[in-house]
Amino acid sequence: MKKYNPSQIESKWQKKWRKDKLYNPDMDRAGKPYYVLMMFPYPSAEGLHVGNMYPFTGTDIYSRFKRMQGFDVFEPIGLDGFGIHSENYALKVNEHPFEVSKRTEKRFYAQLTAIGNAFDWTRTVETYKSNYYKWTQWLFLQMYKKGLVYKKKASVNWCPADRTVLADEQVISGICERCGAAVEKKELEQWFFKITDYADRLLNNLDHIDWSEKIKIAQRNWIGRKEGINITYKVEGNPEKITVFTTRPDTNYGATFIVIAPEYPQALSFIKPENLEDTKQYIKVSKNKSSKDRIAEGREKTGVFTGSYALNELTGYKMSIWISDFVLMEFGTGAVVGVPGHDKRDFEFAQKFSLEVKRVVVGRDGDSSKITKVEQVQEEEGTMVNSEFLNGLDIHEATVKIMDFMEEKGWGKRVTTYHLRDWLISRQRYWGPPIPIIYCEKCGTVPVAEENLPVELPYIKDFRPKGTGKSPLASDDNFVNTKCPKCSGSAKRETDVSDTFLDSAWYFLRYPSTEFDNKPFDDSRTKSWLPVDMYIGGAEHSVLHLLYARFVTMVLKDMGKINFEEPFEKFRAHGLIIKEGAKMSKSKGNVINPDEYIKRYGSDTLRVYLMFMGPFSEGGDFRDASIGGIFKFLNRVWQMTDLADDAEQTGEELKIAHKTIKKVGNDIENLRFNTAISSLMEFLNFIFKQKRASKMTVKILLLLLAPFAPHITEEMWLSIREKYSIHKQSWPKIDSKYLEEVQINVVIQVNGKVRDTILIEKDMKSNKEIVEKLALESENLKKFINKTKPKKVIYIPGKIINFVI
RNA sequence: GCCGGGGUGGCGGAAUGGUAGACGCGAUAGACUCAAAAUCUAUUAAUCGCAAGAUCGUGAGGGUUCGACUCCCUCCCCCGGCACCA
Repeated sequence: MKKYNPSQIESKWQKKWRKDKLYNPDMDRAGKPYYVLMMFPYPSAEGLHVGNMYPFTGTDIYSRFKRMQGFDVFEPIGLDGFGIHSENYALKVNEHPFEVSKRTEKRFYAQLTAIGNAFDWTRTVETYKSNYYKWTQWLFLQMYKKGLVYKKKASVNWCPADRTVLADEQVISGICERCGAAVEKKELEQWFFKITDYADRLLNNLDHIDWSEKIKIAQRNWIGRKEGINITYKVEGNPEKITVFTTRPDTNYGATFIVIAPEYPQALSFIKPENLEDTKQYIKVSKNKSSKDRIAEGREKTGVFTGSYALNELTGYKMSIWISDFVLMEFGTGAVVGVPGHDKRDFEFAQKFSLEVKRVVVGRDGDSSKITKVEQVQEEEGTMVNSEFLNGLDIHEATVKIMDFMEEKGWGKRVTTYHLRDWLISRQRYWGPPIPIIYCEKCGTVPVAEENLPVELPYIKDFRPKGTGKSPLASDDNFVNTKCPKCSGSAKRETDVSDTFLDSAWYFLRYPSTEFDNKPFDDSRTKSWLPVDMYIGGAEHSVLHLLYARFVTMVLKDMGKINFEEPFEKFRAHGLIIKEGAKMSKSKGNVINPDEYIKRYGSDTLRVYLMFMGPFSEGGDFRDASIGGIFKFLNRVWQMTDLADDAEQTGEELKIAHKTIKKVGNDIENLRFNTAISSLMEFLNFIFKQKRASKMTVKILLLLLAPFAPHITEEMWLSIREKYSIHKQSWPKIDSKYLEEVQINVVIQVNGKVRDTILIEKDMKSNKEIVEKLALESENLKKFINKTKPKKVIYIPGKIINFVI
């Protein structure tokens, strides 16, 4: 027997598989299409690290398993190489993104080949190629046609380091998601997608899709649907009224003040002349504050009094009107009603400015005293007091009752608000699809005609972001100056490019149709292959990519272009591989390159090692200390075929083989690769203990291992003179008659403590008397129950007999 | 502060109401070898014991149960996400 030399066999098989198109399903005639997808990588470094390889391996095991189950599996791959991440990398290495993308493409694809995944290499998608982004622009035009695109001057998140605007989803605690710089506010004309029109559908559909629960929760929180009421208050001596949004109108008998956002449009009309200087100054300062400044101030309240009062018609109370930056213009109505007794934030504000605090709710603790400390502020639950007709009601009942009452009186109107905002898609950068819009002096804003797509991204030498609020494309006259599609007069192009998340919001639709140049996706292909059957990716995309992709899919459904509205039937989040407790990143210097390990042990060993580290959904800390154990395991697999003989399978062999078939199949289906591997190890240990095995047993083990270690199993499959390829074989069938034990081990307990075990015949399983009698013969049991008669004997058939004394 | 996931041998982890520590790493002893590596065999939570076996044990405390790593309550700690969202 030759030595196991992975580097020799692995590249040999990779070449052969690709040449034979082993993993390329027949796109038009597949009988059981099954689409497995892992989020495509973005090249923001020279190559992949093992943290990137990890989820691809798990995805591949799943897809190979599905293929063996008889599905026509489609497992495509591509690169999300357009956008700010790749451009920032180009800036870092000081090279033009066109050049960088060529190099990284080659390198990434070479690595993705070396890991041995069953990709269909004839259908790659690169978002930065014009045959792809042409259709990204087409998608923008469809949105435009549907009335879901608008341009608006808005106060937007501006990243001073990346010199571009960011979507709300890309700002994390006031920090740019990409570079970590503090995000500022800037007034700019920007393009938006009306994702808020789909808020309810995006929320409600979550109940019916099979996704990791934590992702669904994150999306629900991000959409942030809230039922409440808009209450309109009259302002003393002023025709203007103030409308506030609240989810807790039940506490309105305790309302003592109103606070409006500094950006509130009618703010000035409430300001009395004697308060003018202070308020103007406050508004100016707070408008310039970045979100980071606001966060740095913590919960310390600031604010100014306008001098005006609003009337609480329930109580006749004159509520002072204040301006404070804790109230956000973007949420609700930009004004809140202050109920300091039952909202911590309102209480802090009232304390700071000595405003009256009224108790209208008594909580479970029964405290009905005056509220003077923040700990007494009852927010969650309780019974109404000091609230006339609401007194004695539970707060939830009171909420309904007062909403009815206010609507009847014409003081308020029920509304639903969302945390979700419209998707800002303009970027003042170079490396992205130009937004296909033309500005004509006569005709105004005109979309580029579909037949004129793509709007090619020109090669601009100085692609650096300018920080002027304009894209580098604005400096290219050849690009900017064009003709109006309507009147043919001279016109100018939009120079912003679209957000990189638009590129990835529809790529899964492109894979089955890559050869069509005249359409983004083919109808019959889409019908048979989509939606994606199994999607795997990182939880960090819970509210970015995954929400946008769902939105785009819904829009295309509504336009009749596709017949489904959820793109991913099943989604599972994978865990992260960390190194020394931190996420792998170049700046931390803890990046592990898979190439070295592949060279030394082979990709089969690395694959099995990564999957054996822990549960796929959890990830783990990469320590190469135990990788040698996996290499040893595969070496034993290599030697195993020498132990094969032509004898029939023994009863013992059949038992463990079928038990393992069941276990491994279940585990792969649930992405529990670590326990699948350990049962394969047990199976192999059994064969080595026997020092022989029937060829059939060896075959089963190879088949079960094939999804995990595709190269070595292919090699061994041939060495036992089976037909190429193991990856075209069916998953072994379970015969449940081998799973039934003839003899069963029953544990004997006394008061729940194990004292002995007995072996009983299968047929005695359900006969309590016999089992009890057999158990009582145990010497060790006798020691513990002495001569006392047990109070009770509990028998769980085939498992445990417990004597209670 | 809120939401989510965790806390089990020296280490990665297994067991989701029924023999805690599967499987792997590491460690110790032995075999082979001039020697080392590789490989093989045995042992390996802790304590007591020659052994049979006993006691104890899954972050802490309490509860439910014949029986709890697993379910319930209170609390501590770690990781991730969100956060002045009315």
